[in-house]
Amino acid sequence: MRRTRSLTMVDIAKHSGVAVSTVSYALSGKRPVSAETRERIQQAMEELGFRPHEPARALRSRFSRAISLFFPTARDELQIESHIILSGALEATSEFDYSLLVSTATHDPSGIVATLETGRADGVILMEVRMADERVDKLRADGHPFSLIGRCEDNEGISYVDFDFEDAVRTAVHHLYELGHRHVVLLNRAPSIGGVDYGPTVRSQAAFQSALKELSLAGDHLLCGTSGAQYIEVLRFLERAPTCTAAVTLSVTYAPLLAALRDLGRRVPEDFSVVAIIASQIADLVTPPLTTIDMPAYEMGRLGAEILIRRLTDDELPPSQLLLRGPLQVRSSRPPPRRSRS
Amino acid sequence: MRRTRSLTMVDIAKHSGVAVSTVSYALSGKRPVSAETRERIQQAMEELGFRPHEPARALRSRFSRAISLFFPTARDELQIESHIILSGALEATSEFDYSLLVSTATHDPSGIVATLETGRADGVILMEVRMADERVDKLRADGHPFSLIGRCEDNEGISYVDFDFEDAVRTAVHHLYELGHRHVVLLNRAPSIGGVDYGPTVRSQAAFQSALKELSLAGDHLLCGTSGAQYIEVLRFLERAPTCTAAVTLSVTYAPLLAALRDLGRRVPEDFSVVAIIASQIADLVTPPLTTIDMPAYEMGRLGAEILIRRLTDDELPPSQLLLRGPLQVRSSRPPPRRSRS
DNA sequence: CGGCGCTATCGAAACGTTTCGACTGGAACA
DNA sequence: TGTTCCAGTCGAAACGTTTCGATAGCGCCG
Repeated sequence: MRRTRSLTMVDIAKHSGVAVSTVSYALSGKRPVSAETRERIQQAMEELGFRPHEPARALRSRFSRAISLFFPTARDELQIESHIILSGALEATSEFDYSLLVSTATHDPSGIVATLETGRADGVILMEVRMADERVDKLRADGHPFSLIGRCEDNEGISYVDFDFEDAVRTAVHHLYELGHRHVVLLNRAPSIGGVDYGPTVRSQAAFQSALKELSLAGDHLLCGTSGAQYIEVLRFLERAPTCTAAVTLSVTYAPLLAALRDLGRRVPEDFSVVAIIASQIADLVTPPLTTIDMPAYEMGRLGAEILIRRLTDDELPPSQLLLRGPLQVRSSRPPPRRSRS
Repeated sequence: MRRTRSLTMVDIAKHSGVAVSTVSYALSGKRPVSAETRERIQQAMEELGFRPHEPARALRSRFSRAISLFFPTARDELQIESHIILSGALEATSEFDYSLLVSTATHDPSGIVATLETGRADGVILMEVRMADERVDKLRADGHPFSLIGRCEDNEGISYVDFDFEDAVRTAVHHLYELGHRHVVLLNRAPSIGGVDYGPTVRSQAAFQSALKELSLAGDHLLCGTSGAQYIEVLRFLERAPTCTAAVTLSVTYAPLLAALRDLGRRVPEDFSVVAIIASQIADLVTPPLTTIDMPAYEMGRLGAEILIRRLTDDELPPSQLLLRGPLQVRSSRPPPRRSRS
């Protein structure tokens, strides 16, 4: 079966009595082809079941019509948001009739540049972007097309989609303040994810500190992985800080928190309130239903791919910079328990 | 910058004073090249920063060195296992120095065949396989290389990696039986995922029924999505069946169950035991810690890609059929509460 | 010392597209 | 009636590899 030489445009051309170039033009529309001829060609293609050979196209035209998403892969720690972003990117990519290549993200830029320079992809999407990111510097310096899920400190000329973590944290803290909480903890992602300079971590912390100051609140900041052991740390903290009645959690850091609270016999939301900054698809799985600020991960993936592809197809297009916000959905946050103030 | 004509083997050949074909052979090793010449070529390549052009390679050699994973995409319902599987496949793919293309899974086979016939990928991985799956039939009929995450009814000549859901369900039910439970419910995935004929669903149900019979247990079978509304159904069931003290859950169906139990004031595990058949990465996020049977999703993805690529590189290799089992990890399952038997 | 079999190399022909320049025949214009 | 223009088509030259057949040089055997 498979060893039958596959059909080429030459076959289609012969079968419909035109030149190969005419077949090509009929397919691409880059030059006019009479309705009658196009019809004949189309019919021949369907009859014979022709599919243009992609590598040949790519070789000649210098465009692969593919983009590559550099994906942070980790065997054990689940980066759920990244996965949802990937789904979104996949949707957009296939809508634009592009292919999506997924590559393993590395810290250094050489693999990324290789993907571009070998002609495997026309552009790349980067995730887990740091405030200062050498991958970005390199791509920018070389003039390669790319877009970011996330953003750097300096985003001059760069296309990105990011979630406004600063706004989210501010909103969360204000919400808790208004409920009456006076001591709040921020569970931020550990540097094992994205590194020390990881944008969301840095920005969340800054926004947290400034909100505390503004509202004259007591607050603590915990860096927190999701591995089982990490929950001990949270537990210790809660024991040490009995006045702390609420938390803002980023991504899946809600998990060790809920585990620790349960082991301390503190109920959510009666004894402790949580605002989780997290994608809705994950929040839906959590019991009790948490108050959340929805991080629209799917949309971010969609847009990240879209703004990249648009720029690929239109040289003139200026970079898009999108900063998304998520709604606060109040579910199980409550005023703090009345304490015996004696 | 980017408009500088990129380097080709011709440049390398000139620069090191050999023929283009020699450069190619030095790179591929398909014919002997003297150590000295190879050295010179290598040096030239590094000096100039040469990267072979992938589409050209693919065009001439008829191999893209890419595989495509057909990924079931859904905006709202999170198919977490699929994502973990993808990660695993990515790891294996990059280890073998292949590229991973991700495409949106469709019910009909034409898109899959297109990916192969346009030369974008050398083989494909299919997920969410049904007992009778027309995609599989088509690929097999056409003699295309592929592997399955999952399996069909008839797997003659097919490479697959599957999880042994039958064993897992049997193990789970026996575990609960031994703890003393006498009425158990199986929360199976709704047909919105994978369709009516979805392998894991069908096999789990069959194994459940046979375990019930074997142990003379009362049992119920619920098809259960993860959307918020679905939890009502679970709640209704629990109210209707007060003697039911334990559940076996597949994938994320634990979520509506935990929510319903909480709203009924029934504690896990004191009042109700759960055995979740689920990937450990997800189980780690759940409070209370559930007794699980670990579905090794990452490993499945790894192996699925590996057995496909191995067959691609070695025509003689017979298909691999792997059926994985997961360990039972007892965490929060308990004997049923003593009921007033009056 | 003629011939054989290696190893290492070369040149040229693919692979299946896209794209460029050139060429038609007829419509539109003066 | 001649010129200009345009839609539609053709042929051929790329694109950057891989691969095939040929050959040069060399050691070795008989």
